[in-house]
Amino acid sequence: MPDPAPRSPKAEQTRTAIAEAAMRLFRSEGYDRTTMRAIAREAGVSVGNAYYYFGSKEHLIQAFYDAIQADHAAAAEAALADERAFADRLRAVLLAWLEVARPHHAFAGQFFRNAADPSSPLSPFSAESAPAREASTAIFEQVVAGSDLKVAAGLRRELPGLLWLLQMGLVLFWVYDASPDQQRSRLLVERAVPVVDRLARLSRLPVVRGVVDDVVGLVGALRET
Amino acid sequence: MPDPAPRSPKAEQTRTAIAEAAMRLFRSEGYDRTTMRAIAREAGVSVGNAYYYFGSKEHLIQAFYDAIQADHAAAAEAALADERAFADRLRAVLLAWLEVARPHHAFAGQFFRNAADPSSPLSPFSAESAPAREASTAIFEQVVAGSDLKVAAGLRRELPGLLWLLQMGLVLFWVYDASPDQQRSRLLVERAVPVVDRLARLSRLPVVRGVVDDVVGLVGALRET
DNA sequence: GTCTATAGTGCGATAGAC
DNA sequence: GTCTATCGCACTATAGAC
Repeated sequence: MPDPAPRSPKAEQTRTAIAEAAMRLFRSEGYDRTTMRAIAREAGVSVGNAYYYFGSKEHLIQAFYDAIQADHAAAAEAALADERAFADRLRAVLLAWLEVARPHHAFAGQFFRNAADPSSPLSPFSAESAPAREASTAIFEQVVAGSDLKVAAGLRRELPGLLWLLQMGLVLFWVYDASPDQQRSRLLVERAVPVVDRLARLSRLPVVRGVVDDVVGLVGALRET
Repeated sequence: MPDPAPRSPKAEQTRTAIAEAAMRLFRSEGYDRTTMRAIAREAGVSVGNAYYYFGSKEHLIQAFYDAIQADHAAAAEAALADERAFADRLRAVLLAWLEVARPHHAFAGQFFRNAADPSSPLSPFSAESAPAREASTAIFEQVVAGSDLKVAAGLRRELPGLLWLLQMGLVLFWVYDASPDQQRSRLLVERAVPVVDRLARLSRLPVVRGVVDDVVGLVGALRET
């Protein structure tokens, strides 16, 4: 979260007023049905001023994004304090995300549409998202580091990144999850975590080593290219 | 590809004129920069008429989508005729998709953004996409059926669906692939296919059976819910 | 640098006449 | 089925106030 531009307190106040107004309206009306005019009105500023602080309606999503990220980091840390076993730690972190994100599920799809655009700064793979991506990966580094898990060295290095990818998969599933209260997403976590746990532990088995090396090599090759 | 509505020849003609005009303009100008007004003009109809046939600009993408699907099915069939080994068959089918999709990479991202919306009929998981999804899964059924691969029975049943999911992952990667001529996507195929091959063959090993059963159970549980 | 007010552009989508 | 006219929106432009 770089904040190199020292903004005046007044500017900061206006900025957050706009962001918070947007959040309120997004939550109550949904993204698409919230107009920039309404956001400006709700924040008590002019439309031009809203555009002065946020380059586009999309940019207002970033604030939301960051809030969820921060909430998840806090929730994950709290949850990790109680768990030692790798599977329990992973489950706790993933379920914490579902919990944090739950209130936003209704309009997450509308956000997601923007995030999916490869040219959008909101894309989880974009350069602008690098800080959020690293913060998230750091959580998974904690999941592994504080656990009893022993895996092959090559895999150990890639594991946090792979778990971040797993979480992206969960997010994708969750966005499409129309079940009441997103039960299916929780079911996915409950059943996928043991699989990951077993796979990770199997990684040291001689027969399995070949595949693991392939996967690690694959990830490495893609990183270099 | 159901076409149960018997449309009048004239209507059919207008409809395809609009769809083809859209394709031409999408290809030359990109999706976002092509306006409905321009499409209507190019097709020689009014804007209102274009909307009479296609509920939204998004709906015009479907034609594109279907064309790629059909091309891939044909290319895959041709490629499969030459290959026996599972890994070779899988590689051939995935590379065929990259080849078919290659000319469209530049604006695929703009399409993708719409496809990512869970409420969009273009979403690969939507009910409207079911025919395309099944057609695509059928290709992977062929990949497995015509090969030398032997896997556990439970996995065998789920394999085509899982391979379809793998291809969705490839599509995702490809959309974000900014390397020249999408080299990285081809690299991904070349290196991921052996992993899948080895994993599938390992599935019959006693130690690995537990994980495989977990995965199969997971997929089954999600399907039921 | 921060902000207002207003007018305007171009777009996706729609209404309603024919 | 097809049209013209129009709506509401994101976003821009401008001119100026503090």
